[in-house]
Order: sequence, then C-alpha cells, then structure tokens
Amino acid sequence: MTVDRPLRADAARNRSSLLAAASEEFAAHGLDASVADIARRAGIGKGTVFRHFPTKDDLLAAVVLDRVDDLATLAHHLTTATDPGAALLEFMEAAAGRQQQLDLSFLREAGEVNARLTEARERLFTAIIALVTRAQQAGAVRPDIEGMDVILLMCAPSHVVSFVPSPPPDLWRRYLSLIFDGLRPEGAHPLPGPAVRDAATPVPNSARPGAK
Amino acid sequence: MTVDRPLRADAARNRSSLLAAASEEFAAHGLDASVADIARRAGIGKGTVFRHFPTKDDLLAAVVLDRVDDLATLAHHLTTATDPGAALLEFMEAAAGRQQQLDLSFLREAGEVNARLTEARERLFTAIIALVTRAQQAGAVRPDIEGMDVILLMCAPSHVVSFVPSPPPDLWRRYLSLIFDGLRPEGAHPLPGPAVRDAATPVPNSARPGAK
DNA sequence: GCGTAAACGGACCGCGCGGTCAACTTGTTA
DNA sequence: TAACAAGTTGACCGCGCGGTCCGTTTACGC
Repeated sequence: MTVDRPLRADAARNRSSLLAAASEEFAAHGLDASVADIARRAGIGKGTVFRHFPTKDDLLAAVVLDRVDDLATLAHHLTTATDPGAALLEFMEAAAGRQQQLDLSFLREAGEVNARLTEARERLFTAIIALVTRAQQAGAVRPDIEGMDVILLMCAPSHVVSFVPSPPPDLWRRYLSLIFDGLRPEGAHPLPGPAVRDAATPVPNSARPGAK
Repeated sequence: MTVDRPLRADAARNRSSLLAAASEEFAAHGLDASVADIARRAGIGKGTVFRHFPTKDDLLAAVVLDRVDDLATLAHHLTTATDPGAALLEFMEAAAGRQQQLDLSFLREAGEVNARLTEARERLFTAIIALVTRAQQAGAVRPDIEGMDVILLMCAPSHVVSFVPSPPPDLWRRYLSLIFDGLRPEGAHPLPGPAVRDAATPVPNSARPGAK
C-alpha cells in the first residue's frame, strides 16, 4: 500500500475542479461523457486527468464515492429519527433529489474498482435496510417489502422524469410520492413472487449483459 | 413519395431477419449495440443493413415501431374490457413484460425520424389515456393521476430490475405490483405539484441533454 | 436459358474515443 | 535562489464505430 504524501497545491486544486467537472459532465451526458470534455470543463489538459485517475472508470468511481458516502451518512443519521416513516421518506427524497440522474447504473458501472466505494456502498445498504425495518415496525410501511426493494426503487423517480423534455425541477417528487404510496400498508395488495435475494453485490463487469 | 415495389424474395427474408437480430441486439446491449454485431447476428453483410435502413437510427425506429404498434393495438383492445381496473393493470403488465428493456428511451432516441412511428405513438398514448380515465371512473385508480403518469411509470419496473445481477425473469412483476398499488385510491396521499403537461412529444434530438 | 436490375458484402473512410508519452513548467524545500 | 521532484500538457496511438462504395452475385421477367 502506497503512503499518500500530500498533494502539491496546484495539483490539489486541479483535482477538486476535475471532480466537480466530472460530476457535472456525467450528470449531463451520462456514462459516455468524454474525458476530453471533462478536462475542458475543468480547465485542465487531458493528460492531467489520467495523472489523477489512471482510468475513466476510476474517475467515475471517485465521483460516485462522494455521492454514496454522502447518502450513507444521511441514511445513518436518519436511523435515529423519531418518526421512522418520515425518516424513510426523507431519505428517499434525498436520494432521488440530489443524485438526480447519477443513479445506480453509475454504481454498477464503477463496479469493484475501488475498495472504499464498495465499503461505502455496504454502509449505505445496511443503513437503508435499518430505515426500512424501523418504518415497518412503526407501521408506516407494508411488511412484505425489504430493504433491497427500496434500494432499487429509490432512483426510479429521477429516471422516470428523464423522459420528459424540460421537466419542472420538482417533478420527481410526484413520482416519488406515487411510489411511496405503494410502499404504505393501506392499499397494499399481495406481491407476486419473492423479493430479490442478494443484489447487494453489483454485477461484476464480466457478467453484465452489455459488458465491454 | 416513392411507390414501394415488392421486395425481392431474398431481400424480404434478409430484412425480417435483420429486424429480429436488431431487436435482440438492442435489447441485450442497449442503444449502443453496434451495426456490425447486428449484421453478424442476422447473418448478412454490414452493407446490406444500410441498404435496408439508411441510418442506424432508422433501423432502431423500425424496431421500436413494431413494439409501439403492438402495444397500441393491445391498449386499444383493452379500452373495451369489462373490468377497467384489471384492463389497466393488464396493459401495464404487457408493457413492462414484453418490451423488457426496450423502454421509452428508445422511443425518445428514435425521435421523429419516422412519421409512422409518431403516429403509432399517438395512438398508443391516447389509448392509454382512455384506459386510465376508465379505470378512474370505475374507482380502481386514484383520481389525481393522469395518462402521462402511467406512460412514464410503465417502464419503471423493467428499468429497476435491470440493476440486479441475474434477475428472476418475473421480478419486474414485483415492482409493477408495488407501483400499481401506489396508483390505487386506497392509500393515496396528496401529490405534490401538478402533473406534467405535455410529454406526448418526445424531446427533439437537438434539445436533449445528451444530444450528439 | 438469358439479360438485367436489384440485392449483396466486405474493404475502406473519417471520426472521436480512452489512454500514453516525452518535453516542458512549476511548487517546494534546504 | 538553485535544484529537483512533482505536475502539466497536447500531440499522438490504436481501436471500433457509423456510414460509403463498387465489384460481385442472384432472383426474376421474358
């Protein structure tokens, strides 16, 4: 393991503007944002990008790590909220809202390149499962769902909204409300089939359908 | 307008196997399935592909047209079903199930290249709106949603499922049930903000965020 | 059968991508 | 301030893509 000496001042500056640019560019153009565009937006040369991150995937992983870490922290805090139902809703709102269009596909794509990322993902997932369990115990959420269902559903609102031309910035809230109503116990109808067993480990690159 | 003389026998055969291959390849690899792969799967040369469809987008549009047309016909038939609530659910099942992973993004991508496609889309959308209205009048669906909501939500199940490694082939039914429960009147909570006004016209290519 | 237009196919083109490299600049430190 | 390691950069590489082109093959009307 390499000891990480402190970065030179300009390098640190470049690195952070690179991460910001990458975040925006990925959000705007999805996974096929080009490294050249990211570099241009960051105001640095393309070679510099690859000095900081050996691979485009590593850059993506760093961006995703920020988001996942942030969400995991929030989720963890919310596990001690007084109203478990409201806490789960608040978490889902945060997930849908802030990672607008930086959805699970990025987590899947970033894959296993980064050990810190998989650790953050695990923290996020266990916190979500705790949120769901507490919400169920409080009777705010139907008993026949599991944490993984919420994990899978939480980015559906922003995905759904991505189909409409110039969506009002809050449109995702509409679909989150609709989906959350489906999670409530009141109108629940029996679900067909079992829940998904273990989606905690994202697909390894080699086994994905569209693997390169 | 060119008069369409009948195709030569081999050409017709090639065209249909090309369409089949394209459908499978798009389903497997998404929008960036390569024309070369499609040609190989169809057992024809790459040049032949471009003889039948001047552009990759035109090929995509032809594939999407098939699906949309099929769905539109089904939706139209279901508008006369005896149980409007069950009819809407059946339609959403068909949409989620058969166009597994050939979702609205394809419709968006195929854009306006094909007049027949936009006509089929319009037929589909109006039929869906009718299904929703009938289901609401029957009290099977909450009154504060609109046809466009269903249009946007109907492909969410298969998208959500696409995140899990080797999903059981019926897993999408679980999420469709969940979402449909959210559409029922029983547990409905007020929705924030208005519905989306006019998403009937997909984004023109020039205005899309990830436009090429 | 035969002539011909229609259909075919694969070599080929230009492009933009992710990634490399060696010459150059700059922050740091003694 | 001098010297050097750390950092930067843009030209460059190989690749695979969508799309073209033209010599060849093939189905079909007579």
